[in-house]
Amino acid sequence: MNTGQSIARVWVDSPLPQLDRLFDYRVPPELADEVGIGMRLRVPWRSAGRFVDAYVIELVDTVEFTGVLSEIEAIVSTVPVLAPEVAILARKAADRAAGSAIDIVRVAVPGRQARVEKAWLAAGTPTPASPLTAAPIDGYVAGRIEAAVTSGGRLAVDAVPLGAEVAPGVWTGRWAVTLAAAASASVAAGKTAILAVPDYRDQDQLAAALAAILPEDRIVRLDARQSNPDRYRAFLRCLGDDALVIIGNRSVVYAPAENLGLIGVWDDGDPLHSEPLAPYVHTRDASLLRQEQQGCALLFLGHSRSTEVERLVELGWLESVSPTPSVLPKVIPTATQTSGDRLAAQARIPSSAWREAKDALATGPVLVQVARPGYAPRLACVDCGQSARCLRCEGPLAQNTSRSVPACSWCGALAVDWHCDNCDGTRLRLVGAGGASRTAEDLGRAFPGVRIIVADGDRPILSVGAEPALVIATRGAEPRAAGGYRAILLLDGDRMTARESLRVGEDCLRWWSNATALAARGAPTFLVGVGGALATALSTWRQSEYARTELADRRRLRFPPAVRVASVTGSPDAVAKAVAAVTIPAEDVLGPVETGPGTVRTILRFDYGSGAEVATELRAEVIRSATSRRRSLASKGASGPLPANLRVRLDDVEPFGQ
DNA sequence: AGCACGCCGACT
DNA sequence: GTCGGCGTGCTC
Repeated sequence: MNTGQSIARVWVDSPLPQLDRLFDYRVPPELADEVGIGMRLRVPWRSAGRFVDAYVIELVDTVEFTGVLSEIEAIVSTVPVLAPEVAILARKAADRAAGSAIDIVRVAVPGRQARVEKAWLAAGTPTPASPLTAAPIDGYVAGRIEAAVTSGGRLAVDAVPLGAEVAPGVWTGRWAVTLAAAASASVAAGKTAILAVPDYRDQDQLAAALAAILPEDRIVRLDARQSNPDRYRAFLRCLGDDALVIIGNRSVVYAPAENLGLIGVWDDGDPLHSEPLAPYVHTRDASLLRQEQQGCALLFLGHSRSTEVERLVELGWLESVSPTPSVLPKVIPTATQTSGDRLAAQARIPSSAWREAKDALATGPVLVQVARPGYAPRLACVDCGQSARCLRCEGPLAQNTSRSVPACSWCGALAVDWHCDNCDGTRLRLVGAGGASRTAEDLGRAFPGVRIIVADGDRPILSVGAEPALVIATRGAEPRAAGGYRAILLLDGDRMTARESLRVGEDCLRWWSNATALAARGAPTFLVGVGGALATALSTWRQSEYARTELADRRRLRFPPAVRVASVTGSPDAVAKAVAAVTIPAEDVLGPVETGPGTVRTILRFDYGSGAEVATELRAEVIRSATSRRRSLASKGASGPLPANLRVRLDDVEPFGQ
C-alpha cells in the first residue's frame, strides 16, 4: 500500500477542538508495507503509556513539524474505513459548521467488529455484479429524472401523492417507487446511489420498493438501529467497487462511495434529518456538500417543500420537477363544529366530513389524524378551571387511557390524592381536545361495530389492510392502508397551527400533505378547522407556492433560511469575546439572553456569503477558549458544575422555536 | 481531557 | 536548602 513514505499524517479521535488538525507520526519499517490511507491506528499520545485512536489522512515523506516525531504504535485494522471522499466531506462539513471533522467521522464510521471484519476479509472481493437495467420512472415527463441522475443534475421533485403496490399485498408510497427507480438508473449506469430517509417506517417502504426492482445483493441498509455487527457488515459492503443502493437515515449521507452517482433525500423537512450530535450537520447540507464534491446527482423528493429547498430552487441551484400529468388529491377545508350529531360534535367532526367518513367506512379504512397521543393530554380542576399540576414537581397532569390514574407528564408520578393548589378541589376534567385514545373512544361509540386501530409513537403500525376500519393516528405515525384510505380526516389543525415555532406553517403543511398522500385516488381528505394560506396550499396542492411566500416572509424578517444563524452559548465573558471576534453588523447580534446559571446565549445572523468567514472566526474562538481559560470559576470555590466554556452551533433554529 | 512543567510557601 | 501547592500549556 505504502510507496515508501515514512510519515503518516493523522486525525486523532478526540472531541477536543484544539486537536482538530493533522498530527505527524513516523511509520516504523515493519509497518511500512501495511499502512494505508483511511486505516485506523493506535498512536502514542503526549507521554509514555497513553494512546489514542487515529485515522490516516495522508502518507508523506517530508515533515514541516520541527519537534521529535513519535512512532505509530499499531495498525488497528488494515481495512481503510475512512474513505478519502468521506474524509474530505467530513472536513468540509465540519468547517461549515464550525466543528471538528472527527465528530463527523464518528457518525460516518461504525465501530470495528473484529469477527465481522475477519469474515469479510476472508470472503475477498464480493461477486462481480451483473449489469442491470434501470426501472422506468413513471409519473413525470419521460426521461426527465433519469437524465438528471445520469448527468449529475440537481432536482427538487414533488412526489406523486399516491400509493403503490410494489409486490402482491405490499403497499408503499409512490415516492418510494420513484426514489428506487432513480437509484436503479444510477446503478444501471455503474454508480452507487445513497438514499436518506427520516425514519424506519420510511426505510421499510423504500426497501420494499427497491426489492421489487433490484437484486438483493445490490441493496445495503445502513443505519444506527442495526446491531453493531450488522452495521459493520453493511458498512464493509459499501467499501467495494460495486455500484450499490445504500439506504438509511441521516448518517447514510456519509457512507463510503467513491463512485457515487446519486444522493436522494426523502422529505428533507422532517426534523429527524437534523443531526442531534455536534456539529449538528443536517442531511440536506451534507448532501449539498457531497454533491458538489463528487459531482453526483442530487434529488430532494417530498410532498411538501421546505423553505430551504425552495431557497435553492429560487437560486437556480435546484431545478423544480412536478408530476406529469399532475395528480391533485381531493382536499376539502371544513369549518369546525357544525355537526348536528352529538357524537360527531364530541369527536370534533363537522357534519359533511362525518357523512363522507360514514359512507367511506362501508368500503374500506378511514384515517383520522390527531395532534396528540394518549387520552386526556391536559387536565384541569373541575371547580376553578386551573390547569392541574403535579404535587411533586409542578409538571402538567395527563391521562393515558380512560381508566388510568392521571399522572405527571414530566416525572411520571401518579396523581393519587390530587388536590387543586388553588381551590383544594379534587376532581379533574379534560381540557381542550382529547388525544388519540380519547378520539378513538368517541368514534368507537359513534360507529358501533367498526374496528378501531390506534397508531402513535408508542404503538407504531406500519400498515393496515383494505377492510373497513377507523384508524386513529397521531401526525407522522399514520399507517399505510392497502389501496389507500377511502377518506381522511385531519383533526386538531387548530391545535397544530397554534404551536409557537418558526416552522409551524411548514411543519403543518408537511404533516397534512404526507397524510393526504395516503388517500386512495379520488378519496376525500377533510382538513378541519383551518383556513387561510395553509388550507389553500393543501387544497390546491401547491406546497411550493406556500414555501415561496413563507421564504419571502423570512427574508423580510431576516430569519433562517433567508439568512444563516449561529448560536453562541457559554459564560458571559466568553460569549462577548466570541461575538466581538466576528465582523458582522450590530443589528444582526441578538442577545445575549440568560439561558442558565452563569450561561448566556447570543444569536448571530449573517448572509450565506459570509458563512465561511463567520464559521472560521467562531471556530478560532472556541479553540482559544478551550485552550487558554481554565477553571477560574471553579477555583473560586463556587459550587455546582462548571459551565461549558463556549459552544457554537451554526444554523441552530431552536432559539426561534422548534 | 489528562498530564507534565514551573514557580512560590512550610518543612526535615 | 527542597517538597509539593496548583496555575498554565501541550499533545506530532
